[in-house]
This record gives sequence, C-alpha cells and structure tokens, in this order.
Amino acid sequence: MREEKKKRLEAKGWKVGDAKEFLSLSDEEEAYIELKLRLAERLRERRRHRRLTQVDLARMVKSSQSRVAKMEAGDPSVSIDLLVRSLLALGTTNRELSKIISSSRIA
Amino acid sequence: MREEKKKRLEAKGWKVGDAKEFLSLSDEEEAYIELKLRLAERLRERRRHRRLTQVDLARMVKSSQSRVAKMEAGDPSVSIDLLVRSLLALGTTNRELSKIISSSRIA
DNA sequence: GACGATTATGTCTAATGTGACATATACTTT
DNA sequence: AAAGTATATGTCACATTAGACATAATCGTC
Repeated sequence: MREEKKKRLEAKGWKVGDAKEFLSLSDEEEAYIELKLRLAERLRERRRHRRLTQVDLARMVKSSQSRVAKMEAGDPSVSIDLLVRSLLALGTTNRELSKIISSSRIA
Repeated sequence: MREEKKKRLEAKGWKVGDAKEFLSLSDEEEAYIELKLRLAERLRERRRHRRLTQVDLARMVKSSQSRVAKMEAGDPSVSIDLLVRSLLALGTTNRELSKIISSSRIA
C-alpha cells in the first residue's frame, strides 16, 4: 500500500489497522474503505445536482445535517447502510448504484 | 406493494414499516431490503461454491457461525457493511459486487 | 434411525453507529 | 465587513449491530 494513500485515509480520520500491522492494510479492508469513500463522493454530487442543502437531505432521510456532512466527508463513523439509504432516497437506482461501486479504484 | 412480497419479508423477520403505514413500504425501504436479501443470497452461493462451512467463513471475517447464518438468512439484525465485508473477504471484486446490486429486482 | 457435521434460532453484553445539539468555519450577498 | 446561509467538527445519550455462547433443527452417512 502506498504511503501516499495511507496518509490520505488517515487524514480523513481512519485508523488503518492496528499499530503492529500498520503498513499492511488488508485488501478487503482497503477495498471496503475505498468503497465507502466512493459512495460518499457520489452522494455529495447527487445532492448538489439536485440543488439540495445538507439540511434538506437530512430531513429526507430522517437524519441530521451533521450526519450528512460526515457521510459526505467519508467519516469512519458512518455505515454503508446509511450511505446507501441516502443514495436511494435521492432516487438513485440500483443500476446507478452498481456503477458507482464498479468504478471503485480497486477492481 | 404486493401482499405476497410483504408476507415474504415479514416471514424473514422484517418489520415492514409501522403499523399505521403497514401497506405503504416506501420505495427506498423496499429497495434497501431487497438489496440486502440479494447480497445475502450471493454470499451463500459464494461460500458454498468455495466449499466452506459457515464456521470457516466466520473465522475468515472474525465473526461467528451464528452471525454468518443470520447474514445468509437476510436477518434484519445484520448490516450491509458486514455483508459487503464478508463478500470482499471471499474475494469478491467490485465488479462482481456491482453486478449483484444491479441484478436486484428493483431496477 | 443413531451419529456426526452443518446450519438455524434465541439471547446475552460489548462495541459501534445514530440523531441531536452546540459551535466553529466557510461561502454569498449586500 | 457584516449578516445570512451552508457546511464542518466535536460531543453525548440512545439505539442498533456486533461476537459469543447455548441449543435446536436439519442434513447426510452409516
């Protein structure tokens, strides 16, 4: 794993594995994090495209503005579940969802 | 929503909305549940294809046999996060993951 | 049909994710 | 540059999901 990428993830608040296995982020773990970040990016894009504020979206999914902000920031405290449900609430189809996923860096 | 489908989901232990809005499962909610069930199905397929027991898979993802059973049963108590991480642990690529999602009934 | 292996179901406590709130920071418009 | 709007960040009490364990049900194989 690239030093560069590790820094990037850590900057976002991710704890990348334990201290001992600091340098060896497993493939699954990496793919999982990348997936979340990708969903996060797209969520923001979709919301903006719809010209909605974070408050608007928060209402739609019965959440809060701060949680939406964290979703879009790829905060480790948000689950894929919430991301997916938010995307679905924005009218994202499964077809589009699948495109988002397949476009993740780690093929 | 079809009576048939509602029964099917309820049989799996899902609480389909509140009592009042019993008949009107929102599109997002339905899509979300369908997605989980689809991931669950594929997880089982993949595990069996690899000729692994639930105990084996549990070890691989540092979980327990009962949780794997619940994953595959589409139990409401399991998150998409866990399903996805398990699929990734089985070597599922993003490309395949995306196929699973796009093949969900609700396009 | 007993035995061994696998899977299903229920229930605990601990860990993680949640909405809500407060508040800081960044953007826009005037 | 102040006011107004939008987003970011930190914290907390509460809810949900987690792994673990026990035990029941199911499935071959003998």
